[in-house]
Amino acid sequence: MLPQTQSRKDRERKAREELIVDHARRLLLSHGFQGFSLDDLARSIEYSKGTIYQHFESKEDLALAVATSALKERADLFERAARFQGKSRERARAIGFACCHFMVAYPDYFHVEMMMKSQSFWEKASEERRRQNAMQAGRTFRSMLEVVHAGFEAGDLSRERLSAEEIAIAMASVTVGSHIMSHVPEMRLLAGIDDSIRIVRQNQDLLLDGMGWKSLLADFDYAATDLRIRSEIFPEATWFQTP
Amino acid sequence: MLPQTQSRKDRERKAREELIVDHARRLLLSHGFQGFSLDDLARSIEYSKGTIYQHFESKEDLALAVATSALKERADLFERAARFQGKSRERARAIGFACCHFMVAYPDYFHVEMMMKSQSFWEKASEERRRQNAMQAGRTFRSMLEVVHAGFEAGDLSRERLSAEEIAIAMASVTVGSHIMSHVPEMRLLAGIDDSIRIVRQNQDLLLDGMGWKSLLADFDYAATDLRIRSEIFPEATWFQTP
DNA sequence: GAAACAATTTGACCGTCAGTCAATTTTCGA
DNA sequence: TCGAAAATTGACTGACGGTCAAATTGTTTC
Repeated sequence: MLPQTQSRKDRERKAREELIVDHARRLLLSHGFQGFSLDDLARSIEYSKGTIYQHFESKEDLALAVATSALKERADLFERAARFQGKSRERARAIGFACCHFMVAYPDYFHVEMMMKSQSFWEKASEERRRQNAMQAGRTFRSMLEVVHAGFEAGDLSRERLSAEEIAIAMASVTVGSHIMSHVPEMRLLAGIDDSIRIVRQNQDLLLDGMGWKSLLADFDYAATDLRIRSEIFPEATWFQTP
Repeated sequence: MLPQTQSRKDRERKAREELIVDHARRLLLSHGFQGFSLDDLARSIEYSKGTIYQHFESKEDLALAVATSALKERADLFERAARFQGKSRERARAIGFACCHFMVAYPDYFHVEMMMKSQSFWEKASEERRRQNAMQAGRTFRSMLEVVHAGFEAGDLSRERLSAEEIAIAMASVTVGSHIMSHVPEMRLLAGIDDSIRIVRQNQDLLLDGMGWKSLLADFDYAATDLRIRSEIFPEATWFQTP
C-alpha cells in the first residue's frame, strides 16, 4: 500500500469526522444532548449509525468532540486577546472581551458546556478525546496566566496576595458564573436583566478592581481601549456597542 | 366522605410524595439524571412506576421536585444568614458562608443544579413545580437584596454605581462560577486547587472589595466576624477552619 | 354483612434510542 | 480479473420513559 493511498484515506477519514462533528453540532445545539438522536444524525450525514461508531465510541464521546472543537475556537480567541498591545489590565480586558465575543458567536454553546459538567459524562468519553479537550482548556488557561504575569511584572498587580493561578481561576469563575446567572430565566425576571453581556463585563470589572489590578476602573477610562480591542483584535465583533 | 378521611388521605399522599422525593434524591445524586431509572426508583420505594406518575408528570418533574427541596434548604440558610447582627458587609459575608455551608452539606447537589441549566429540562416539568422552584429562588434572592439595601442605607456601599439587583446578581454569579470552576478536574490540575471552599470565599471577597463594599478586606480583620457567624448562625458547620 | 360503586395501584406493554455485529459491499494489490 | 481485506450497513438487542386496561383496595349503601 502506497503512502499516497494511506494519506488519501487519512484525509477522507478526517473529512468525514469533520462532517459528523459539524452535523452533530447543529443537532446538539438545536435539540440538546438528550434530544439529539444518532439515527437522526446518521440520516443527516447519509452514513449509517455503524459508521459513526467507527469514529466515536459513544454519544458522549461525539458530544465531547463537538465541545472540544468549540473550545479550540475559544482558545484561539484567547490567544489573540492576550497578544493585545497595551497595559496588563487592558490585555485582561481583551480576554474578557474574547469571552463575550464567544458568547455571542455561539449563543447555544452554553448548553453544551453545562452538559459537560454533569458527572458520568466524562467517563463515557474516550481517553484521547478527553486529552484533546484538556489541551484546549490548557491553552485558554495559559493565555490568562500570561496576562497575569505581565501584570505582576509591570507592577499593576500585587504578587503578594494571590498566586497567578488563583487570579486566573477568579477571572474564569466570574465570567462563567455571570454567563450562567444572566441566562437563568428566573434571575432575568427577578433582577430585570436584559443585556447578559453587560452583566458579564460589569462583573469582570468588579473582580479585577477587587484584586487591585491597575488601572482601576475609577482611575482610567477604558472606552478608547475597548474601541482598540474591537478594531485590532475582534474586527468581526458585531455586538460591541460604544456606550 | 368525612373531612377526617380526606385529610388522612392527603397526609398519606404527602408522606408518599416525600418518600418518593427522598429516594429519588439518593438515586439522582449517586447516578446522575441520566443514570437513574424510574424502574429502580419504583423497586426502591416498593410502589409501582404507575404510582410515581400519580405524583409527577415526568422524570424531569420529579427531578425538579428534588432540586426544589434542596433549594428550600438553601433559602432557609440564606434567611438565617441575612439575619446576622452586624455591619452590612458582615451580613453579606454570612450569606457567602451560607453558600459554602450548603456546598459542604450537599456536595453532590452541584450536579443536580447543573442538570437544571440544560434546555428542555424546564419545559418537561409541571407548571406548579416550576412555580414552587421560582418561589424558593425568590427567597434566596430577597435575602441578598435585603443585605444590599442595608449596605446602601448604612453608606457602606455606593448607590450610584450599581443597582441592588446588579449587586445581588454579581454575588450569586461569582459564587456559582467559583463553585463550578473549582470542581472542574482540569482546573484543579492546572491551578493546583485543593480547597474549593477557600477559592469560593476568596473570590467572593474580591468581588465585594471591587464594589467598594465597606469595610474592605484590607481595612478590617474578619476573623472574629467569621467565628461569630459560625457560632451564631451555623453552629452545625463542621468544615469551618480558623486560619 | 354483602353488594355496588369509586378510587387507587399495578405491571405488562409501547415506542424510542444507544449501541452491536453478522452480512454485504467496496477497495485495492496481485 | 480475482480474491482477500477493509469499510459499510441496518436489523437487532436491551434498557428506559411513559401509558393504560385490568386488578385490587377502599367506601358507601341497604
